[in-house]
Amino acid sequence: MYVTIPTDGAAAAPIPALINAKPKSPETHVKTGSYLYFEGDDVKWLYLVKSGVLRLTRLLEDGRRQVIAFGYPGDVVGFPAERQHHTDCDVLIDADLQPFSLSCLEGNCSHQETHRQLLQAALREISGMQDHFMMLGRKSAVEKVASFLCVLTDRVGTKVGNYSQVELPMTRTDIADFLGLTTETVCRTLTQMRRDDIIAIDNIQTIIIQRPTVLLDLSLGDEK
Amino acid sequence: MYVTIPTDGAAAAPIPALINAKPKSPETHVKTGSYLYFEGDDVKWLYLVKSGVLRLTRLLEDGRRQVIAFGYPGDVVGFPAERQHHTDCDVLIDADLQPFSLSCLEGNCSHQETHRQLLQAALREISGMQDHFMMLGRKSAVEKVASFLCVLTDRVGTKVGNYSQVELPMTRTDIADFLGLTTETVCRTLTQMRRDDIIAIDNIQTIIIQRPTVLLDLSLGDEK
DNA sequence: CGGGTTCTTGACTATCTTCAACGAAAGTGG
DNA sequence: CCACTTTCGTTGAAGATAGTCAAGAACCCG
Repeated sequence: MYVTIPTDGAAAAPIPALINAKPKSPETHVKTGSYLYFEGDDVKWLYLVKSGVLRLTRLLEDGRRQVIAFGYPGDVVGFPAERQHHTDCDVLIDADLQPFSLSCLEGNCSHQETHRQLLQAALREISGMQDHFMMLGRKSAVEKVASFLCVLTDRVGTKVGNYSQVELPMTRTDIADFLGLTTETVCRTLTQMRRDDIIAIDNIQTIIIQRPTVLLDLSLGDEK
Repeated sequence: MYVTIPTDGAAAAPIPALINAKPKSPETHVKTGSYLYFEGDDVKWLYLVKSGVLRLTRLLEDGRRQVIAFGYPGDVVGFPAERQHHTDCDVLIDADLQPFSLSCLEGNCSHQETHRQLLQAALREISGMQDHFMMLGRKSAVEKVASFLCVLTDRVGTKVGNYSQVELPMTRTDIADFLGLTTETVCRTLTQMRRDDIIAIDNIQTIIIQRPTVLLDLSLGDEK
């Protein structure tokens, strides 16, 4: 999942046709805290996330970290470069994964349609990352956090009465490392939104969107 | 071209095997200032850059701009999402391009090897963008500018006597919009590097790398 | 040569980070 | 089950980095 240019919520996440592809191997279940792969590992499989949440990270020697993406249902993770993984990937929420062999991405498998769908997933990945560039390079802290909440709500929010609600399975530090901010800035930004009654923080992991249009405006950088 | 984690210069840019692929259409020549495509255009072709420099940009309604990438020889530009372009692309330096039809990327062409190479190019793209995330999200202004110069020098620098030299066909504003900075910050950073005798600015477009190891250290965030 | 763009520099400011402290939550072991 | 430890989240104060605004210099192009 990347922070794409947010919409008014009308556009739901596209469900990849991949989900209908004939799998070549059985579904995998992975537990919170376990690692799927590490940077430098040889790529053997790509994974379509069917449920749960994954976290893709990259580390610098000095300890600085970037969360590259979160893997939500519908996302495909594990695209290789030079046949190797370039991020670590671990599990935030118990997940069901549909593995696809690397050779299938590369076209050396019998099921041609799956190959095509994996390619489409790679192209969606590129496009999503381009949007994310704009967010990392050009948006303010408020815009980043607001955009993040908008995208998450669109993808995995639930309606509760009049309000939308969204779960944050990742820590504040994860969000900060995803958006190019510090933990403190993410905290303060959420607090300010709470004070402005734009959101409510039910428990630490649960955000209620009280004024979605205001949040959307914030994400777009509309003044005040 | 993305700002990947810089190396000591030993690793040259990988020359894609694509360059040997049998083209299905003749080479195209494009002039400085012309546009290859705009955001929203239907994708008909991908282009392998054989010479020259392209610029890929994305605009926000309020005028903020992100330079998504520069297209240098060896790069492939024009990967679609939903069969549409998601950036504008124009020409900074007269370029020779090798077009490949969209259907070839999608596997509907006779030349299977070209299809494979285009897919590999897309995967390299994803990996390069992941590195760029780290740069946009977690690096300081000095580190960004130093990284940028390192990568450019590695890819297209020329040796002149004891020093490396690199041409900057893009404006300072382009560099700023690529790195998530302002023009002024890019300027000041270059000036400081010049004062520290790390680089020399021959003319506005030509940078001479006088102390490459210091520049590399700066790009990695080593203190002082 | 002249007008427009791009680059550079300075002064000032705002945003975000850093450092520090504390409370809440969650995990651990007796 | 409860004390203990550790991690995570929140808030404040102070500071640094990069942005904004403004002006002049350099460069480019017809």
